[in-house]
Amino acid sequence: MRSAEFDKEHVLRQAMRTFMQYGYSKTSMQKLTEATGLHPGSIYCAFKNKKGLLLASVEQYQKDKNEQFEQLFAQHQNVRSALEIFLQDIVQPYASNEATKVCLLTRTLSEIDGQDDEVTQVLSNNLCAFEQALQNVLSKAHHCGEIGSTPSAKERAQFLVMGIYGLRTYASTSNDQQALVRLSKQLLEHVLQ
Amino acid sequence: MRSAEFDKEHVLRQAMRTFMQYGYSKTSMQKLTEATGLHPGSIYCAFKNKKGLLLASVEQYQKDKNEQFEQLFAQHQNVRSALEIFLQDIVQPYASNEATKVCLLTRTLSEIDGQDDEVTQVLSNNLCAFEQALQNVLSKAHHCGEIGSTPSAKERAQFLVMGIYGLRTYASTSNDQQALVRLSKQLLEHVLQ
DNA sequence: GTGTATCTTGAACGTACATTCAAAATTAAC
DNA sequence: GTTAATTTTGAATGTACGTTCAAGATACAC
Repeated sequence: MRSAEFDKEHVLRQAMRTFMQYGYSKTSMQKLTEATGLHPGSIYCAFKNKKGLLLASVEQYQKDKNEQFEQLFAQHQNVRSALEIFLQDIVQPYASNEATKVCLLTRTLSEIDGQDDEVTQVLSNNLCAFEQALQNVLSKAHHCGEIGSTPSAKERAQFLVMGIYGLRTYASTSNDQQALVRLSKQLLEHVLQ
Repeated sequence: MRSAEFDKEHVLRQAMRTFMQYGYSKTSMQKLTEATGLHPGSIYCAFKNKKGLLLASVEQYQKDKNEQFEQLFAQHQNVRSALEIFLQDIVQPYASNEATKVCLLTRTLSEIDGQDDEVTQVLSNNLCAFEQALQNVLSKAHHCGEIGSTPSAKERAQFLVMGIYGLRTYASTSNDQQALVRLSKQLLEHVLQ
């Protein structure tokens, strides 16, 4: 017997950071060995191959993001102020030069689209779950009397998700941080109106 | 003397279609030779290298899109009905299985981000010009009395561009064509309100 | 018709990549 | 301390890629 020596969560976080920074195909195994500190053989032993490491990273990513999400909305009484911070956290990184700007899910989906059904499916499911989480939150906001019944929580969630995708793409084309902040506020107003 | 034998516009349209379908790095020179009918040497003679062909394709893409845009807005008296068709044309392809779904500019920018300053600059400039074109149209709408003066044409254009980016990304994650149509209408109402 | 400049052809080259594997190192059990 | 099981190591492998180039084909000028 002998157990693995590396910290799996740490390895996956380093891997996801690398995938986010370079994209899937431009993330070479060499970059991954450097980022994770693991040798090729260890990666293949633990995750089967590069795609396996991506899928494991995606899983970890979703787990981390979910925890953040739950925590944020548990901390706030009203949905509006939680969503304000949520959107702010999305826009914020674009002011600095962090590698964590982009969303691993959408970035990878855009790159892989139509080339690998398994990965596409996993990413779609995760993004779908994200929309569902937002819908639940908006549903709660309705029951708390924060927002009306039309548009429905589902329709509001869809518009919000679309807006978030748009915000991220817009941010990658522009350095106008003020505009980003304005757009995110405008988006929130529209969704909660 | 001897002039080139291929139709440059046709070659570039085939190339851009391939880049859109597979993304830049997954578009091999072999795929490009098959798509364009040109041999490797001819491509390198005419466009220097793969990146040169991408840049030429982007230029052609922007030229084509611009002509469509000008024509569409010249055909309609009021801006609203032109924008309705414009958004419809964006959402439409996602119902079918066309390779022309995605935007060559945003797809390539997302993939190449931070890896090639020249390409990034060209793509950013083109996307900026796209926003400016929308701003001009919205400015015209204001002068024609279709919309008010606040938010400004610039702010409206930014929100619309964000929405279009979001629509495209959302479309790549969902098969709900009805939702897409609803989102595009909701977006337009918000922008023209 | 001849010459010449230019384009076309596609095989060949070097490189970078994902992956494999056998040997070495490490751990845990008894 | 010895053994057995598992992981770590990193060089080696095969493949796919972007690119080059020299030979051949073609069109124009005179």
